[in-house]
Amino acid sequence: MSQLLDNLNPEQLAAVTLPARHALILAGAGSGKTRVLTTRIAWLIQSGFCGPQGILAVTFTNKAAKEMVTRLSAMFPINTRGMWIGTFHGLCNRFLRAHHRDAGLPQLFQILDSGDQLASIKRLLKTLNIDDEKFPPRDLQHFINGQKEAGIRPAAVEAWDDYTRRRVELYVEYEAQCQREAVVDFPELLLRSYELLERNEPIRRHYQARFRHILVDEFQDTNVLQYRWLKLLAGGQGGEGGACLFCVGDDDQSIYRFRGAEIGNMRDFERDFRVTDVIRLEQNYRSQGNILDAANALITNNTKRLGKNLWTDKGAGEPIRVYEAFTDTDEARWIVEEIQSLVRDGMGRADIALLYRSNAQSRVLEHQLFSSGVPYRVYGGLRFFERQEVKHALAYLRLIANPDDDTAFTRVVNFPTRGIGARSLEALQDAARTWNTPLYQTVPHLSGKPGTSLAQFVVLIERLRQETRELPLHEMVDHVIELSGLRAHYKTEKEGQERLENLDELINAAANFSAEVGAGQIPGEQPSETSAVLAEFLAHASLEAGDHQADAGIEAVQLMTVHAAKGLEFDVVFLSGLEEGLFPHENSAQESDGLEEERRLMYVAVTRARQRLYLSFTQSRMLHGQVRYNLRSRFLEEIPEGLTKWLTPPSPRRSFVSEPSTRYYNPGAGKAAAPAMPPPPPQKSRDLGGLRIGQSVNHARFGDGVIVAAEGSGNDARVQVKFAEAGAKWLMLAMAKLTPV
DNA sequence: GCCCTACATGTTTTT
DNA sequence: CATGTAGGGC
Repeated sequence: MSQLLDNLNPEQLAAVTLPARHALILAGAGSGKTRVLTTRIAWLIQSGFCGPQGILAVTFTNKAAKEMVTRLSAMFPINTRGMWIGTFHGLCNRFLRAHHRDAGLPQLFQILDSGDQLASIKRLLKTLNIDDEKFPPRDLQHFINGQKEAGIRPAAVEAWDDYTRRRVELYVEYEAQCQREAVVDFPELLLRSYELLERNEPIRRHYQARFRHILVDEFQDTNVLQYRWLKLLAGGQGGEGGACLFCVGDDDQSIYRFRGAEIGNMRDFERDFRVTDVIRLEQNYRSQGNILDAANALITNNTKRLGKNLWTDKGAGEPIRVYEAFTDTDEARWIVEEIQSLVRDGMGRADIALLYRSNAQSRVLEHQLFSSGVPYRVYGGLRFFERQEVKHALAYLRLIANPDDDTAFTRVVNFPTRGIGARSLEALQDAARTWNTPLYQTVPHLSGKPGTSLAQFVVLIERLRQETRELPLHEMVDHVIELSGLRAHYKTEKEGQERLENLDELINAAANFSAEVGAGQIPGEQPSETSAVLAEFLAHASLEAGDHQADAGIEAVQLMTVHAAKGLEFDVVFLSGLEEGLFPHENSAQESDGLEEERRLMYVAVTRARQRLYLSFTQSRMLHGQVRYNLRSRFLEEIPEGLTKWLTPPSPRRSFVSEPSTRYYNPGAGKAAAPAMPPPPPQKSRDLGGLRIGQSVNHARFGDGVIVAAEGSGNDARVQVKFAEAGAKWLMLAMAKLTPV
């Protein structure tokens, strides 16, 4: 026990050993948040305040949940299975499976991930003959999820205009379709759970009595519905006999407002539960002083804060290095050279992160890393269970588990192709509407001979179900991949090798999964029904889409967006593209509080670094096929001068373009519809020494070209010339001899 | 049923 | 620029 609390700082100790009251822990970046959470759970149990079954700990990502379980198991021997530790969605899934009847769901309901949901909505619009130009499926998905995440069913939507009323009708239709097909989307998992708890008093009372301590990670990321769910589970506001809510979060790291996170929940929580225990964890164990000072200085520019100041006893450390490049390519080249030099000095590549605001920026960086032969790894992109071949295999499995799943049906009815075209599918869909049956059940109704392709498809699925009934999960998956023709299909495909490997990997995943499920079994107990294991596996596949990329072992430089970097830390961090319009992103200017969210994002980025932080920006950047000239980011100006060291001569924050984000169109590269190129600012024409943009020039080495852009002034004046032979080059006017042609 | 081209469309992302 | 998608043509 004493060991458990060793080495905690006073604030951490206070948080861990708080009496049984509601509490809000404001945990700054790198302040030992996860440690406090897990130690609190261990402390509660070891002190006898509560049994493992009285704990509910909820996180946002599977990774965080797993981390918590791992750390707990390392602290003391405990059966973590008895505890409810998981993601909001994972826990709701568990809850709904346990009470599926009361929730109005079949036991083996399937879970739609966002892709499935979109496909389902598209299909709905098609069957209802609705113009998807007028109702873009993506918008509709966003609308429906937005309502659900606010806890609003169609009947309760406030619709003042025809368009919204129409969307509400579609919301109704969509719900009906999901119910018919026995599928549940992500927000539905939460809303159903919430509604069941709200309406069913015995169940509510049961869980309110069971959970004594509810611990919430990343509380600043909760949405409206998640907070209401927590309130309900905790037994209402400050209610006696309910659970204690222990919410850990950092308002300064709230960067997911765009997907429904409601920072207001933190204030609401304080008010609703009359929280008197607010503990700030401000000692940072990650970064050197200069880095923290920069982060603190930045974030004080935000107005809506609960207030917090990070500190460290590590000393100031190195200055923050700032670099100004001419172009994005130059920036990338410099970063790669710097990385190579760091690696030569013994820095591990995996300890170096390369961060950017948007994914589009990674390409230039990747290109440079690749051509320099520096191993790198990009986070983001498709994950394992989202790959098409894996989704196809899963769709067959879903049909076996639940033939009513029309999304799965349409996905594979003709994949691999078996001669079922749009024509026969339309007929089937019409018939399904007439008979009001799922597609699968509609097939026999069709007035075709039993030998039709559709009938054969049903025979295939029935056969698969029969033949795999007794098989262990991984053999079942193997069998399905084989008999569905998927394996044969990818064997003939030119680039099918990787897909085949992924299908094998799916079989492995199934084997691992059933081994884990089996491990949780009490010896002598009947093994679970294959169908139940299958349903669990499918839920697992939807809820946990897997790692972004598999080869984590390689010593490689880590590339990712700032969002993806949240929660991670690195010895060295390069933050690139610090330009107005890019970071802060131009789209954020329109949203209220958009700039503050961008600044929080910047705060997250800066606090990823342990020892060394590089900030870089460029004078010109190629974006969407156009060269753009941006001012350097205002966030750079918000870092006190004494903390930084400029690797390039500090320049005034001026560009010859007065307005940020002004676009100059590249003659030749631009489209005809592009607005006319703005005239160069008058004071520039002098500095160009008689040259102007659009002028044809000759260079001794590069030959003939056209001036397409210019920047800087006096001795710094540069022009970009697009040469017929040599391509586009930036040239210093003072150096290059350009003669007008 | 498949391939090709024209065209639009470009933040951030987990479950 | 570059990537994805919708729709036409074979």
